[in-house]
Amino acid sequence: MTRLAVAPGVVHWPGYLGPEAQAALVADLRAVAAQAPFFQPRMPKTGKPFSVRMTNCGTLGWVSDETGYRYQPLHPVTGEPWPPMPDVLTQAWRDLASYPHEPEACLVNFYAADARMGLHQDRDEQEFDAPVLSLSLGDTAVFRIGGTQRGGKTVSLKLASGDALLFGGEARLAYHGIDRILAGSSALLPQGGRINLTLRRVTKPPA
DNA sequence: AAGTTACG
DNA sequence: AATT
Repeated sequence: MTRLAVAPGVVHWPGYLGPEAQAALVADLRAVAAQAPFFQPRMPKTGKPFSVRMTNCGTLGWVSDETGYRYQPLHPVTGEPWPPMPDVLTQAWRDLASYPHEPEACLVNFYAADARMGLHQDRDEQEFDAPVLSLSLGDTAVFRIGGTQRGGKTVSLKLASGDALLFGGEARLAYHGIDRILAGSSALLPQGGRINLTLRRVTKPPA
């Protein structure tokens, strides 16, 4: 398995999930989305919608609306608990994260061809000792990651279907985002687009 | 506050 | 730039 050191604290595994594992995971995610439909997050204060649609699985899910960013145990529209995390995701975390506690949240982001995600930090978790693990499915994304301050040097890399990316340690609070989606670059998702899964530990583990 | 544009 |  090829393991690329992108920057200190950032590791990229191209093709971490093979084609069969990707297809099985897509089937799992269809079941997740049937139980917890994709919703359109909105910006705090302004209510401006994101171009990315989201759902979650695991015990906690990340949501955003006029009130703010937060993790919560219930779907913001249905009021139901998030579906459990598929086993393959828990296994990927155990395999790659080098962190001795279970992940609590898996944010499922769907990027249509014209969706973007501006540079941001993942800082709504209580536990920054745990890394963030990202898995990509479907169309390739042009991903950008920099340092912990805006305006610093950044590096761009393509994340293709099946790739894993981990950022932790000194990169845990690195600014990162999605510049664009390369439409038509994968046939995994019949409707096209990209699904990104981000696994996180949210709470401090019990002492 | 993960929006936007601009910039890199 | 620019805000939790």
